[in-house]
Amino acid sequence: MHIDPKNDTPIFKQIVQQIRKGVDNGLYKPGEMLPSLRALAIDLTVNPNTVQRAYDELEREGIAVAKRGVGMFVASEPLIIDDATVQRSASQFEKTISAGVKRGMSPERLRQAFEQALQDYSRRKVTKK
Amino acid sequence: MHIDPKNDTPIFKQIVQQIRKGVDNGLYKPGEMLPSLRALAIDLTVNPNTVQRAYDELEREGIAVAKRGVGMFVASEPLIIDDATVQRSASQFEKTISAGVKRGMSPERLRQAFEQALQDYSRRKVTKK
DNA sequence: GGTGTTGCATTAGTGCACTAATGCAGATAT
DNA sequence: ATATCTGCATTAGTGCACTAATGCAACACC
Repeated sequence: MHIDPKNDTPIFKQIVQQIRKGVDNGLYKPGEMLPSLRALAIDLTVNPNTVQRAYDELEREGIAVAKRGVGMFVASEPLIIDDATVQRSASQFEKTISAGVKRGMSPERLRQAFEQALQDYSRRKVTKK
Repeated sequence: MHIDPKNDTPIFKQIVQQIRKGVDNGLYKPGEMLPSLRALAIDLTVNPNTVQRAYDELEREGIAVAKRGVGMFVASEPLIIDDATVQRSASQFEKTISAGVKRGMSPERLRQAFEQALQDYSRRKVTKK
């Protein structure tokens, strides 16, 4: 576990990503206890509140559950996404990106198209009952 | 031309999008003069600086060129991206999104995969000489 | 030259995301 | 009970994105 200060993505997000990855890889198993707020905070030389925020996010995602006074635990049935799955999506995205660039689209426009697609998808998912 | 105050995307970005769209649709033609900073500012009930920022962005994108003391003009050969092109990319993205969701990926993870793909692509584009 | 346009630069205010400081509340073992 | 672990809540500081207020500099027309 390690935090990169040069990386400009927020600390709490880096923590979220790393623990999520740890769960995905089986480093942290379902039901297992995660390092405590303070322990991890000291380990990373970071304020406990920052770890807290990361843990909040993990709980919101259903990856971990908090037991007040006891500890933070990996959910009994966490949503595990294989690295390979993410990779597959990424390389799929890359094809569309490549095609878009060839048509003159900038990263900004591509992002815009992506966000629209994300919205279209969820909207369709809802209205379709 | 109209700004939506309820929309939480920044004003200057809304202006950028609308003018970009206007150029794409041929509403503003190459070489044609865009509304002046102040004129547009008054029209939208917005500070001239906000319009300025939008114009800066448009110039950075190569869509418009500024002539100090004269006006803002659509570039002679602006990068025109058809709405249909964006649509095509979006629907292509949507397929990958749909597949990802079926594998349990959240919007957050999908975004992550997309950003990674974007980075991978540009990195590959650079190192490949 | 003067007058009225234009875009540009400098500065300041406001809100929000991020992080930290600090104390409170629940759980457990002695 | 009390010591000492837990996670949680409240508050404050800092930086940055966004917008505005205001004045400066270039160009055109008379």
